[in-house]
Amino acid sequence: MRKQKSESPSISDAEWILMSIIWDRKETTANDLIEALEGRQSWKPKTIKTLLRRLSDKGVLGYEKVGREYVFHPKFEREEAERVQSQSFIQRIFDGKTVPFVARFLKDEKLSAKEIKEIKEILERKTR
Amino acid sequence: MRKQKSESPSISDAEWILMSIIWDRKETTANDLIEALEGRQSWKPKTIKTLLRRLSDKGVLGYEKVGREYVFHPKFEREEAERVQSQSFIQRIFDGKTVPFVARFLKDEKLSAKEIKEIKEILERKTR
DNA sequence: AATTTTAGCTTACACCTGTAAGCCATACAA
DNA sequence: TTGTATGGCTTACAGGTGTAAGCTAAAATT
Repeated sequence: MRKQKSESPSISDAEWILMSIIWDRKETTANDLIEALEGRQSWKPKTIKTLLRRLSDKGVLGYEKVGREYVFHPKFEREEAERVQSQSFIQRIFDGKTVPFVARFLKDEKLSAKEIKEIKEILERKTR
Repeated sequence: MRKQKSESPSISDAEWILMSIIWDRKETTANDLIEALEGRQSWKPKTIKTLLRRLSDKGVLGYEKVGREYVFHPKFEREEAERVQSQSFIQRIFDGKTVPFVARFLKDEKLSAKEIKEIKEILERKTR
């Protein structure tokens, strides 16, 4: 088994909400985020700052000082983080067994014909 | 949207390991579990008891007293719990978007031809 | 220049989780 | 019957998480 280059640290629920926005924008300041979350998340600005600090403590975010504020940027790609999370989720809940997981999941889910087609195409591509 | 009959409470990592075994056996005592986990998990018996207590506090397990010990049984079906967990995971990480999730997941995963076929069949069944 | 605002830094605090140890009454062994 | 082992019940305790408030120095405003 290939060892993860740099162990991507765990990202909590609240933190993930922030990260999601930061990945979309490539980089952001605390104030960008405060504005972006207005209405969607009833967090006080201080809360957002705390979360940002924790994310950089953990090494999920890096930053440069610009003027008197920090501009944060992700130190991991979203895909990598998603992969790590997915992996550990499936490990946890489905004992690492992929197919049962996907099976259960697809069975429950209402999918449009188009979505079904998309997934099939991915599978085709894997076959070839 | 159909409301969940009884909100299935959150189950932590350690707890899930126990639940997994309990679901397999339908019911168990603390000692069954202690034995079952021997070698696999280096938990002291007391730890397992604590986890069991928490699980019944949360309403994930019920029990009857038999002699002087408790026989625990799950109050939710595994499938329901899996569904709840999967749903909230995908909500969290993929903003509820199914296809991106399955896509990412299948792309990363090494799947055997047989597994691919299985998944395709599930999709077929949904189409019809 | 004096004052107000604001950025980050420090501290807070309760709840959940992982991981148990201690206590106490009762069932079992001698 | 009198220990002793063993259930469950109570307590512990540190680290992570959600959710901030207070403090301080520097920037912005008047």
